[in-house]
Amino acid sequence: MRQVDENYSPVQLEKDVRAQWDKARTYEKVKKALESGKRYYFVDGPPYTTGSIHVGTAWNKILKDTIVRYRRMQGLQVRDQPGFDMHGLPIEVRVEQSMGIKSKKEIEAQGIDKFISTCRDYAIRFKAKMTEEFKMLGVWLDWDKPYLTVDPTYIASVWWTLKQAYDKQLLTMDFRVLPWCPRCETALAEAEIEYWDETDPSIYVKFPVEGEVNTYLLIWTTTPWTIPGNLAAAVHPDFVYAFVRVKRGMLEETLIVLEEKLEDLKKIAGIEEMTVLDRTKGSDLVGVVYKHPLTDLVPYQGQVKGDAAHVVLASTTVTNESTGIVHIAPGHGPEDFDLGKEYGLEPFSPVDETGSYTEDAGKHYAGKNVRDSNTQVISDLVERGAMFHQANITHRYGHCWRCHQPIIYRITDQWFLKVSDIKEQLNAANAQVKWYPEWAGASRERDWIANARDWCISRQRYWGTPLPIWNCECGSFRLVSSLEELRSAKGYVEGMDVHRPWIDKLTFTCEKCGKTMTRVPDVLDVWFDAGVCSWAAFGYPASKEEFEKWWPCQWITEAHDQTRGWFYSQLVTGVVAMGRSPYNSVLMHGWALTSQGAPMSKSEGTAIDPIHIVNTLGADSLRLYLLKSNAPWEDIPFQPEGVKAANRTLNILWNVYKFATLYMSIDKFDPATVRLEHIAESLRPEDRWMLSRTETLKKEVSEAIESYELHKAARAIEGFVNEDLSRWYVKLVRDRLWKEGEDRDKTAAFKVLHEALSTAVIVLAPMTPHITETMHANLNGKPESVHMVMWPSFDPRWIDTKVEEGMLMVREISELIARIRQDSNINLRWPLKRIVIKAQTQEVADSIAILKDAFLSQNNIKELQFVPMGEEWEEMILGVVPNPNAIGKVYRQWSSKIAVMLKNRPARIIKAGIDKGEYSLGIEGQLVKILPNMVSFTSTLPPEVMGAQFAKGEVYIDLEQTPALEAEGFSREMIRRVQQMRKDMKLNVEEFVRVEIQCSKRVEGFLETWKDKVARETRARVFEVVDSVKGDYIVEWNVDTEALVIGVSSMKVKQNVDMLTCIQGMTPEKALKIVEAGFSTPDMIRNATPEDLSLVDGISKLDAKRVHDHFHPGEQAPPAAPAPASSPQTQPAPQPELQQGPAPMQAPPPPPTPPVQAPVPAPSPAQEPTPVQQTPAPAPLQPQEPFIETLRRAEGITPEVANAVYEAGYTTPQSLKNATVPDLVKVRGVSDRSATLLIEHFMSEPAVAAGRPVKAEIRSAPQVQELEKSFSYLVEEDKPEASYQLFMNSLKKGMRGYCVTRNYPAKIRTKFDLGETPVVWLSNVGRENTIRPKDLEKLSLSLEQFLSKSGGGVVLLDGLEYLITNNNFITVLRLIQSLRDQVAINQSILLMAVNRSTLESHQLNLLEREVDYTITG
RNA sequence: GGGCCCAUAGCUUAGCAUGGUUGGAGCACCCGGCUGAUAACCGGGAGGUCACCGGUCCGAAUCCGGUUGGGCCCA
Repeated sequence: MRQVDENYSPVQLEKDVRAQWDKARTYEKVKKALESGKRYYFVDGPPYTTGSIHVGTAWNKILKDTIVRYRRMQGLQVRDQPGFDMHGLPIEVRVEQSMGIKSKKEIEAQGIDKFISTCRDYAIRFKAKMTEEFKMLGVWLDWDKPYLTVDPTYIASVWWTLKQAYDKQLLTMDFRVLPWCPRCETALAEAEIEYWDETDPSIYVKFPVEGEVNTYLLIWTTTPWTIPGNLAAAVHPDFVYAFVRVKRGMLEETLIVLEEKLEDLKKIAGIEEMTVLDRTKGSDLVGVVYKHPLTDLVPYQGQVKGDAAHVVLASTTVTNESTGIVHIAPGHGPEDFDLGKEYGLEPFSPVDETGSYTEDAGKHYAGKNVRDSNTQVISDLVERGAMFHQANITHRYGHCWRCHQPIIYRITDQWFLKVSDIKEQLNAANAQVKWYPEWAGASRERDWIANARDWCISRQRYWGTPLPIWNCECGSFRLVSSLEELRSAKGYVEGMDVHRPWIDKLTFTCEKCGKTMTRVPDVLDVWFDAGVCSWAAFGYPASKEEFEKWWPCQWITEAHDQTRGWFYSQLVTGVVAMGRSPYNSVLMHGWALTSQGAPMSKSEGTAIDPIHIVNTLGADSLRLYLLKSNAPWEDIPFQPEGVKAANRTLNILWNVYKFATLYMSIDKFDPATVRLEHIAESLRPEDRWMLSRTETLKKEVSEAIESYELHKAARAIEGFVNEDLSRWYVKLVRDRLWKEGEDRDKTAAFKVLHEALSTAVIVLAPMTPHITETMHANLNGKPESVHMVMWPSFDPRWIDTKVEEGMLMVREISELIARIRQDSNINLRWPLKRIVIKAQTQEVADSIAILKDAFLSQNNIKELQFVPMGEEWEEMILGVVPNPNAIGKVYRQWSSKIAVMLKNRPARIIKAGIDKGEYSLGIEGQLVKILPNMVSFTSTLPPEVMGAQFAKGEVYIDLEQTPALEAEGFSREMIRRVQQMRKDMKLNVEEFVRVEIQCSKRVEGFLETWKDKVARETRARVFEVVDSVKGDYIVEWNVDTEALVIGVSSMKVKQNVDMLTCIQGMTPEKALKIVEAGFSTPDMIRNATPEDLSLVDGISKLDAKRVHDHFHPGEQAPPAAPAPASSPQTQPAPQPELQQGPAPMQAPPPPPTPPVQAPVPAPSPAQEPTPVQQTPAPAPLQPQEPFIETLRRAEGITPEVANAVYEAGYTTPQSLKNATVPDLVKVRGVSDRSATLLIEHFMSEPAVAAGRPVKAEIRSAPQVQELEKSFSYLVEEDKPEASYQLFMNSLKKGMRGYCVTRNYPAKIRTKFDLGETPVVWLSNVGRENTIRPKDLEKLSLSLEQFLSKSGGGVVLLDGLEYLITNNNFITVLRLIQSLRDQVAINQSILLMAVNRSTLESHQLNLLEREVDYTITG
């Protein structure tokens, strides 16, 4: 096992893992290993190949990948072929745009072949792009062999399916009224229509009734352009209609209208007077004849024949909306068409493919676009006095899913799949499918099927599966169902592309009449393509073997919009061709919405790019976030913050792993050699707890995944890693792992830790495949990949509910103790005397008692006691409170004396008496009986004891400090200080040190008992109390009122041992012996003679010779006389084999940067015999205070922050004066606030060094030198320098300026010579002229004030990212919009500096959109 | 307008099938602590009319009815 030094860097890690997978062909190996496993057919719903993937597509594939990986770990042989949907209108539209084509005519003019080739190229290009993106998510599908809907074998399967439908009389050609896109010039299926609000005319038209005077049917429509096609009117036979006399101004007329809507109509149309003349049922109106109002413009209306023409008809589809009388245009509405058919009306449809009126509509309208003609029709109606009322209405209207144009309805001949004939079979098939969640199938899909209409599968387009239908003048059809059959066509060329236009040239000879049959030029609806993939992927039935092996499919998953899409199309084709559903189970997942809960949209800039996330936080974080954040079937409002949180969880897992491998690798722990069963008796209760939790985890995760509750699985793992492993178990075992040498107790801890960690890794592997792969490789290494590990089944033998319950209470009580410690100001290093627990039940006490040792050590408490069941804690201080009323009543004059006596006697004794019934005391020779009603008792905690309650009892914590406890606490404080110093010195964990301490007699006394322990814990080989401290690194500490000086020196043992163990035969033990015998520097070892070395205990002559020869290769004999040990001239050049070793000879550890230079006398060089000593030579006579101290004294700066800043290289006041807030925030541990405070602190100090900064720093002249008034500019640069220069340029021209900055204002002012220009500081430090970043209102107000003053000026807004992190982005954007507008009005200039790397790309896009110019600095 | 789903702290959410002490977490915020896992961790604080209205019940975040808002699907 390798020790892990690196931090979790997901992007690099994931790249490496994927490269390793590629190199080792891991995916192929996993599949190979499962070849004999039970088959599991998974079908990938093919994404459409246009554009890049978005978060929703990513989520979809992540769900698939997670389940597929899980199934593989269960030993299943999974078929995982991905697919791509590559035909269809979306690509045609894109290609039209790229070729500058606007209509079908132009496509044909340029050549269909060219168009199709371009479509194919486009689809293939995006297939490749999307494949790469899916791979970056870590998705393992069979990317080398995807199924493509454009492959000839796939197309042939589609044809075969159509033939099945044809043979079953489910495929027909028919005239019908259909949704039609005038732009794309094709019919649309229901599934291809998108609805949104559109404002249309809402008109009430009067149809004059024949044979009556001034009497009209009042019809209502929102599509005036359909009036020229009107052939009838319809009423509901059961509704009640009124003949009503209506007066408006001078006009009086009689209308026929739905009675219940009269009042509404009165309001809407401004009717003054209304008299109902008669009422009648709709059925009585049937047969009423009216006169078409546009007969003079539309000749057809004068010629139309038939009994039903211009007649009122009855229809139950009429609703009680509006007037209750519907105008019927059989060529323009599906219901109209049906009604017309019923009554024998011609389906008059005077509209062509492009949505223009034909000659049939009359010269007046011919050639005009119908939707554009609405106003024309309206004015024509008005002119003819047929308009009763007109208004507008906003309602949901259908649009073409691709080009977003409003659709129209028109009549065409199309091919249909007669779904309405097989609804029952569909429902039956659907009932066999297992849906997750259950309601997705039982309600949603079922409802959709119930409302299904016949499916129009033909499209009058080019890029699609060609309809395999040839027809003949004689009316006969031929359906081709295979490539083989196509070969017999006239004109067939072997290997030809079977798409249009090439296939259009093929002909057959009609078997009936012998004439030539030509192909129906339509192509197929793309939804049909996708619907057959479960067998078309195999090329079935041309090749049958694979199909028979796998079909039907076990599981699919797609988003809820596929209810009408792929879930449905598969069901239909499955029932038609196979008589059943192609899939057995479905997981319906949700959509990834914006954080505001709206669908993401690329055009609105709200789409989030998953690849960007993969490249910043990593695919694993994205995967974990998407899987854990919600149930799969619910929508996810995507929060970038959430991905960061997931990243943090993985980081914690990584840290546990780092921790575990650190100790395991040092001890060369090999998990494979230790079996849990064999160490059972060495397990501590906490180990059993951890194992129990581990088994429970396996169980929970398996159950959750089985029911596709992936969020529950992910959360269970997250909780396990965070709570149980990281926050608790690691804490519990840390001390045990730190022991040296063989130790059963340590081995047990290693094994359990390894078991828990490995289990977490394994169960997490399907969700986050990269990090788990890396960790598994190091933790176990076998099998080769974590994705080959068999999914663990849980072992109930290790589940111990009692210890789990006990641990829950131990943790609860530990939190109480931590709180009491905090309140009492006693940190964990100081031991407490004891804790007393009063448990509610014996079981509670017992389960805590099991964990006694862990509990006490964890809380640093010496003793645990339990209060016996049913008793009070005996040390509670009982108090007696006399009841003067009761006593006085009986004993009158004695009562006050009695009270005093009661208070002075031991309460315990009084209570014992009272408990028995009475207590007697003697007073003036009399025996006085005290009865229960005369006293009450109080119970208080002893001094120095704190009490608290937990769920199942109470605890009492004794805080009394004794000298022994103090000594121990002090020693712990000392350990911690030395450890801190070791860390500051960046010493290796295993390195030995020498420690010297200067302290008071009292502390020296403490150390007598604890010296060994402190030395052991800090790996001090020498530990001495001295009068004057020496060392590599010396620090003065204040601990609990005691001052002590500690000096630490590295023994460099580790370095030397490492160097020696490179030599053959040198074990670490032998090497250590040599070093400890006094050969304590590299030079001394190099220059030692074999004789010297062989004197060391345990070193043989051979060993000695090897060591010597190692450093003196090629020499026959050792030199006669050793050179002076430390002479630099004798140092040999590094030898080649040394350089190959694990860097033992490389540069010694960097000299520690002493945070504190202790106030000890400077040692003279002569007293420093070894080069080990590295205390910097102190020079000045009047020693200046070290800068670190100055740093630490800065207001509001913690020592940690000071240290961090110092170590980051800010070692002089000047360096801090030059620093900016963003600079400092980069330093680890420095918050925004600390950075601001530091800068402020040092700006206010007088300048020390010369050199006023620094105009030369301004580099890279911006592209735009002249800023124009009334314009807004966004300057994108890493550091806001170009923006300041532009700002100054404007100032020089005499403009007034206003600067908002995140930098310290005084600094900005001097740096850029701003003079009197007001500078506002964006800061949370409340000072004059500061605005808090959250206070956008104040900022906006002050800027408004400035801008509104006469003449305006130039505003520099630097620190946009700071505002954005502190506020909702949209709010900041609004502010910017308003500023931009004001700038435009006031002839001012707005300059905004922004660092690209700090913003999300869509945020930047939105910002760029708001300004007039973007300048790249 | 109809079907399905959803609504709990500033944000993300647990609890809801089986109603019952003060509705849990995480993130963010503020205060404090820890320091050989340390860009980690721990403790504390503040923050909730459980969307709204009504009903059932001794008792409703939870059950029932309605309203509003959001998502998907349809008309």
